[in-house]
Formats: sequence, structure tokens, C-alpha cells
Amino acid sequence: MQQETGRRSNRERSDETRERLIEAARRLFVDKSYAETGTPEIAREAGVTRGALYHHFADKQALFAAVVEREASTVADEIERHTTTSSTATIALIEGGEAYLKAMAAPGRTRLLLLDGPAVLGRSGMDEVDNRHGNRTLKQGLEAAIKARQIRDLPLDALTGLLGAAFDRAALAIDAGADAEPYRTALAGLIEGLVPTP
Amino acid sequence: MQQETGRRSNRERSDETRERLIEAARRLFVDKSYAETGTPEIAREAGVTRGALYHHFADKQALFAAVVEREASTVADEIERHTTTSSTATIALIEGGEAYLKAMAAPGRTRLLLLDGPAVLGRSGMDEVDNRHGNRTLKQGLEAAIKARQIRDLPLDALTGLLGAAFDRAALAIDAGADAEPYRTALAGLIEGLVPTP
DNA sequence: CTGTTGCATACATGCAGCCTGTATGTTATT
DNA sequence: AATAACATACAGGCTGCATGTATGCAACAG
Repeated sequence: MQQETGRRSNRERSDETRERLIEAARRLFVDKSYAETGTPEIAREAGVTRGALYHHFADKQALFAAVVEREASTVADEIERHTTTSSTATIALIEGGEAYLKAMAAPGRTRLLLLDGPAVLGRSGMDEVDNRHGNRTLKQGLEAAIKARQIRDLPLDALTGLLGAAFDRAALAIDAGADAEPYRTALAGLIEGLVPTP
Repeated sequence: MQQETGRRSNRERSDETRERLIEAARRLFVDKSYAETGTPEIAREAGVTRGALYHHFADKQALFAAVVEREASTVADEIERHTTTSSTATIALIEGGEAYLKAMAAPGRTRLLLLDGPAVLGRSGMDEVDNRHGNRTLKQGLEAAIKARQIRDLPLDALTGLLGAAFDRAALAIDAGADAEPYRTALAGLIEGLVPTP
């Protein structure tokens, strides 16, 4: 099974194996869902044996967690890259939302992060991932906007969760083939509704 | 295996068996999740054999679909019962939301309808269930409110989906042990924000 | 009206194939 | 030599199907 790759350090061996496992698992989890993907197929696709898989990950779920963790991190990076410090808080929120929807349009992301993720890791598990990567920026944006009196003073954590869920739902619908425009409009409407009426 | 239940019609036999299977499956799916519940255990708990299960349902997923269908129907009934035709559209929406949160507080409902449901049946599958039972009333409420100019004119289907997702997220958070009050406040804030500012 | 006959429905049982996780063996680093 | 990084083999369990059996039902004969 092992190729003629010459002499490599243990660290290099490990890293490459982990990498190949995560990449292969991601492909299959995206194509067929977590439940319908077996570890034999993952190992085959990665060019390794199941022994290697279970050497690096406690179980199939831990491998899935690694895939989700990386995906969430990538999404956060893409958002941060496409983000511009905008004038008003609401515009910043809307633009951040656009960036999120664009990032979530990458194939398989909605299934990994919004369907299988919560079911396999539990909502609490996904919340931890989200707080490390995802809606940390959303929460900070909302906090700043509230302090600047640009949106109404509502419970921060709850509002972050609700808006995040709305964005998630939009990403899911668009990924399922729905027209994106009505969702952008409705999201903008929800956010603009948070502006205080003096 | 068959008890001394006297002579029963075929219809009675079928109905009772299906009933017992659905009830047993619900208990186990709620306790341990869909993935970690096996058909042997379901059949045992229902006092039937796996043969009966596969006679009535095409596969494990079809049994799960039956459980979800019934649960969604029950939730819709409970909401309809606790609903009062209120004065303004926003108040009706907020009260409907309260009823929804109360109904979703029944043990296991969030797992069945909001975690395992979308993962096992797909978001499109759950959308069909929701449209038959769940947010049909939400959509009608929003439609009426828009036509009466009590809330802004936003794309109906998209807005229904986004608000529904926000309510779902609140139900999940509360079920996970979060304080309900901030979520109620934030939800009310979102809805009140939809009132047009002349 | 009753008893029998033939068929359909509602299950029960057994089997084949696959999958997960672990335990144990082997090879490459350090 | 010791340890990390794998490979291989195995045990237990689960799903779905195929086949066997009993019960209900409908029609017809007598």
C-alpha cells in the first residue's frame, strides 16, 4: 500500500495522511452525506487503509468534526477577505451577509455545515464551531451597531443566533436552487427593520 | 409472538401494529437520535418483529418520515388550538410565535423536527412537511399583514422561510437550556421591525 | 344459511452483505 | 531499542430482502 516516497519525517507522513483523509472524507460526505459514506470508501479514496484512519481519528465522527472545523474556518477566511469596513452598521451587516451567502455557495458547504453538522455533532457542538469561526464577526458587528445606537438595543446573543439562523436558511434555500434575489431583499428588510425609529 | 387478543379484523391488526411501531420509534429516536437507534430495538420495544416493521414501512427512513409527519401535525394542531385572532398583524405574529415556542418545548420535538429531520429527509423533504403542517399559518399571517399594509412589502416566501428559521433557532436554543426571555424579546424586535415607517 | 375453498394480507424467520471499532501484527522513524 | 505510523484480522451488529407461515376474507356450493 505504501508508495515509494523516499525518506520522510514522521511529522510529514502524519500530516499528509491526515490531509488526504480529510480531503477524501470531505468529497464523499458532500457527495453522499455523512450517513451514507463508509470508512472503507474514505480510506480507499485517500489511498490509505482504515488502520491509518483509526490511528489518526478516534472514530468516524471525529473525522467528520475535523472536516467541519476546516470548512467553517475556510468560510470565515473568505468572509474576512471580502469584507470592507463600511460606513453605517446596517450596510456593514448587509455586506457581511452578502459575503456569507457567496461563501456558502461553494458546493457541499450547506450540507456539511447546516444539515449533517447539527445532526451529527449536535447544535451545541456546531455552536462551538460557529463561535470559533463563523458568526463571531456577526456578533461583533451587531455589538458595535448597538453601542453606536445604529440599531435597537436587543439581547445580543439571542439576536446573533436568530439572524445567523436566517442567513443559514437563505443559504440553504439558494443552494437548493431558489432564486437568490428575494432572499437578499428579505434579509436586508429584516436588518433595516432593526434601525431605531426616533 | 402473537398474543391472545381474540379475533380482530385485518384493518385493526394493521393499524395497531403501525401505531405501536411509530410510538416506539418516536421514543427511541428522541432518546438516542435516529442514527443510534436500530430497527431490532424498535421492533423489540413495539412488541413486534422486524418483519412487521418492514412489512409496514419500506425502510427505516420511511418509518422516521412517518414519525416526523405525525409530530409536525401535532405541533400544528397545538398552535391552532392556542391561537386567537388578534387585533394587529404584528401582535398575531408574535402570539403565534409564542404558541410555536411553547409547542416545540415538548421533549424531543427539536431533535425530531429541527436536527435529525433535515439531515435524514433533506431540507426539501422537511419543507414539504412544513408546508403541509407547520409554517402554513405563518405564511398566511404574513400574507395578510402585507396586504393590510401592516408590515412592509417583502418577498413572501423568502420572508416566511427566514422568520421560520429564526423561530426554529429560538426553539433549539431554549430546548438546549438557554433562557427563553432574550429570544422572545429578540423575536418580537425582528417582527416589530417589519412595521413600515411612513 | 353454512361450510369449504382459494387467495390476499399480515406477519415471522433466516440469510447475505456491509460496516464500525478494536486488537494485534509489521514497518518506518528517532 | 523504543516509539510512532501504519496494515491486517476479527468480533459484533445492523440493514434489507427472500422465503415461509398463519390469519382474515370473499365467493361459491350445497
